[in-house]
Amino acid sequence: MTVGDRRTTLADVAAAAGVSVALVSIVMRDAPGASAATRERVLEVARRLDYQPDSRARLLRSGQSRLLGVVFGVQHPFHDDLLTGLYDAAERIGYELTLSAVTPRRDERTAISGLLQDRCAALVLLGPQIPAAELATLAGRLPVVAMMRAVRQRQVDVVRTDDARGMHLAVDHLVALGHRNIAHVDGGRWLASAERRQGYRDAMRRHGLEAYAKVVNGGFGEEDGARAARELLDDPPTAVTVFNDLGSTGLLDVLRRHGRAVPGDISVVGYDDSSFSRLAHIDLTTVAQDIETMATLAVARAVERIDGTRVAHREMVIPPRLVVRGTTGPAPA
Amino acid sequence: MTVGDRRTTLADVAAAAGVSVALVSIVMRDAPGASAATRERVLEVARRLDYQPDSRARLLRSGQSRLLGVVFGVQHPFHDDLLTGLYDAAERIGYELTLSAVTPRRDERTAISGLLQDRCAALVLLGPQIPAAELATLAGRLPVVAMMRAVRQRQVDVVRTDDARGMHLAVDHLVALGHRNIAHVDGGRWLASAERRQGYRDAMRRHGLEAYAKVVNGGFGEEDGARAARELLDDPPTAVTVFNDLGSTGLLDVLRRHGRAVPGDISVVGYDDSSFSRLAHIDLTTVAQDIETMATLAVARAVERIDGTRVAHREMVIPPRLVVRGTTGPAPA
DNA sequence: TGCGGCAACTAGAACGTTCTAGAGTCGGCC
DNA sequence: GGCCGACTCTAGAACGTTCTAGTTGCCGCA
Repeated sequence: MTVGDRRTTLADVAAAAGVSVALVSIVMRDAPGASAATRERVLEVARRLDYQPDSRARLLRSGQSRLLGVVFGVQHPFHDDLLTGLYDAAERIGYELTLSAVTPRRDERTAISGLLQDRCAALVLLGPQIPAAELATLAGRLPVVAMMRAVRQRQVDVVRTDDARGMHLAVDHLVALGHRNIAHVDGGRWLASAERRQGYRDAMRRHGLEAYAKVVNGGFGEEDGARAARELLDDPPTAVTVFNDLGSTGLLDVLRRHGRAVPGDISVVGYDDSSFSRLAHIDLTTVAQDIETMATLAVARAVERIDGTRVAHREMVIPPRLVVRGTTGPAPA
Repeated sequence: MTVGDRRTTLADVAAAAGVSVALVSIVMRDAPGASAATRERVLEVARRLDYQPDSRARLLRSGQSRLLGVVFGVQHPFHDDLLTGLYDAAERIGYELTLSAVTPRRDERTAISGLLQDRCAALVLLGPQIPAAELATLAGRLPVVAMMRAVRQRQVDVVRTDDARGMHLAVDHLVALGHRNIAHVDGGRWLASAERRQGYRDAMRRHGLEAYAKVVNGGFGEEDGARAARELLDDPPTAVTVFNDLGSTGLLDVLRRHGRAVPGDISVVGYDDSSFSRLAHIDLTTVAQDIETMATLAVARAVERIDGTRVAHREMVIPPRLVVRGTTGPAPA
């Protein structure tokens, strides 16, 4: 009740149960070395005193912390889904997660340094923006897994989506619907932009449509998509693939305001399967990353590194899948 | 480089600098008791050895952890915004934040228990769903601040939005546009639902429109809004206030699919100012909670409790504001 | 000369765990 | 009867900090 009153410790439980501190520790950890009878009794006392282990002391002593640090971005709805997957994977394997967020006013370096002080055993970074060299240095200190970003340095493990393949899926889908004049709005200087753009180009070539290939400058945000849409309206294609869902919504809005029917006149494919893309209102056909698999692999990889079997660097590239919704349809005759 | 190599500790720095561990500690904490010269020298060595303080050991020893535990929900885009504000507020006041997420498969109790083990000094819960009695018990162990939820128990501090007032703003806005036949789609069993519903009723009465007051069963999700819309189409009002933004989008979609123009035929007001409500495509008029103020107050309150001045229980109710966008317009003639 | 006081520094005990090493106790087997 | 092994349990040292209570050395002042 009083704010100042100390928390109950192993020593308190030990005293109340009339045994040694070490024994209580054994019982709490579910380690061998205690009789069933005492085990029962100690647990009872612990429950009565409302004992909660002190993870700081625990980790401090036992050296290896079963603790994974995760850096995520608050403005990324997609990261929330990933967190869910990471929690699942970590729990299955007996690890804890500790989170550190990147916000508009809290940068990645700050987020990472917080985790370092918490002495987590490894870092999982969601779409890190810091230079690859910096990632490499970091990886010299503890295992680092980068998600959704390609990193060449061999110290850093990578789990990401096969973005080229994602664009192939999108283009294949559109071609199957009879489209030939398919444009692409790219992500500008954003990280995965180059690979998606290249994937689009390859896909077009594979279908013998390089003559129609057309890339418009875009970006990360909704307004970037809107700008690209205005540019496209001069000589509109029958279909557009967009760097991400956010850009797609901007594009969709401008198209519709200019009287173009979607998908009647123009079909649109986004990227990410963001939660809002599922809204009935937007109902966007989009490329979905396999969140569950990615999360599982990232955690597994981090743990392998922690366990110290000197594993080879590996980049894990996960195939995405296409989610067909209401913004794509047959090409106009 | 090798995975197993220990991290550098105070002792390492002390040895390298030729001083005692205690002195290095003093320097690192920026505490008085070291000459400028040694201070400089020690810092230099620390930097060279890439020393990072071990927050676990630090907190373990110094008892009071300047650490606030925050429980948030991943499926709530609104919580992300709040996190941003909380980080800002905590940093201003010299506290750290440690996050624990509630996911579809990780419940609130698990999230909270994780934070308890981390021995944070206080808990900030975003829209907690657990029973009030449980919150009260928890508050017996450490300061607890509940956000966006009314709690009667006096041990628990509360920071929330004046939801009744939010509904007044919405109704006032619609009435000023000439609407009289204004319906409300509520949040079903969701927490803040009752207060918003009551706020709507009061506002209607205040305008002498109780004859038009009509509450339709809704819920938290998009499909709940869609269902409510279908129900409303039998005898459509000229305006609707909805429990939250998600429900609004479902409602909007059904209305438009049935050929109703928004805001031409029907105006719609949401609640939350979710990030997607700002999308040009949705462009929803909505009630925005004052995130920055709420975050600042929550952190301040937690710290007051920690600092132990036995403060009186206080419920802080923050006025929201109306964000007028494109889904509201003059009532049809 | 002696002493008080201050600034700079240090030794060693905490904090709450886990872990290693060993001390009892008991039953069984030669 | 003595010894071994298995099973319980315990004492005490870690872990990397912070904090308390010093110990120096030096200056100024009576």
